[in-house]
Amino acid sequence: MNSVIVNKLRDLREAKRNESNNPELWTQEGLATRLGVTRQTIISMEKGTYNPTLSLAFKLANLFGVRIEDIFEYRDEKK
Amino acid sequence: MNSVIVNKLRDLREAKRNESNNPELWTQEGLATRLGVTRQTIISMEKGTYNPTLSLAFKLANLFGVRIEDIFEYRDEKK
DNA sequence: ACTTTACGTAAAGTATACTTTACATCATAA
DNA sequence: TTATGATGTAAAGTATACTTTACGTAAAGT
Repeated sequence: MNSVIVNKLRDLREAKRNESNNPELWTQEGLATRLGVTRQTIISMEKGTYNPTLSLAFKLANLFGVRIEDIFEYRDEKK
Repeated sequence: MNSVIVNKLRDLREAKRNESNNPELWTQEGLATRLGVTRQTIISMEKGTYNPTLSLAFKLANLFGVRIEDIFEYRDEKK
C-alpha cells in the first residue's frame, strides 16, 4: 500500500480496437473473454490504480504483444 | 487456474546470499523486511507455484536487479 | 548445556483480486 | 420507435494473496 501500479490499458485497448479489422476482439467483453476474466475485472483495471495478479499481467502482455512494463508502471511511494 | 507461475526465487536468493558481504540481507527474513511482506510470504513463494501481485513482482525484480521474467515464468496450460 | 540464527509448518484471520447478477445510459441503426 | 452493442455502476459473494501467532528443528558458536 506504499506503492501503486498505474496502467495504460484503456489507451492500448482503444488503439487496438481502432486498428483491428476485428474490433469486437478489443471490446471490454472481448478482452475479458480471451483473458479468462470478467468484464468487471477489465473495468476495474481501466478505472485506475489496480494491482492485478502476475498471471493476469502476463496474459495481458501476451495478448497485446508487448512487455509488462509497457502496460504497467510501478510507482514507489517510499517514505 | 489454467495457467501457472513458476519462479527461481530460492536459487536467486541463495546466490545473492553467498555472493553478498551482507548475507543477512538475503535471508528469508531480510528479504521479507525489505519487500514489506512477511517471512511467510517468502516461504510460500519459494515453496512452488505461487501467483503474487504485480507490485510484489516488481519489488522483487528491483531488489534482485533483474527483470520480472528473469524471476517468474508464465506457463500457459491451454486447453 | 544454552543461545542464536535461519528455515519449516500449521492454523486462523484480514485484505483484496476477481466473480456474479442486475440494471442504467448512450450511440447507432433497422 | 425499437433494438442492439458497448460502456458504466452498484452490491454481495468467493477465492486467494498475504498476515499473525506460535511452535519445531538443526546447525554453529559460547
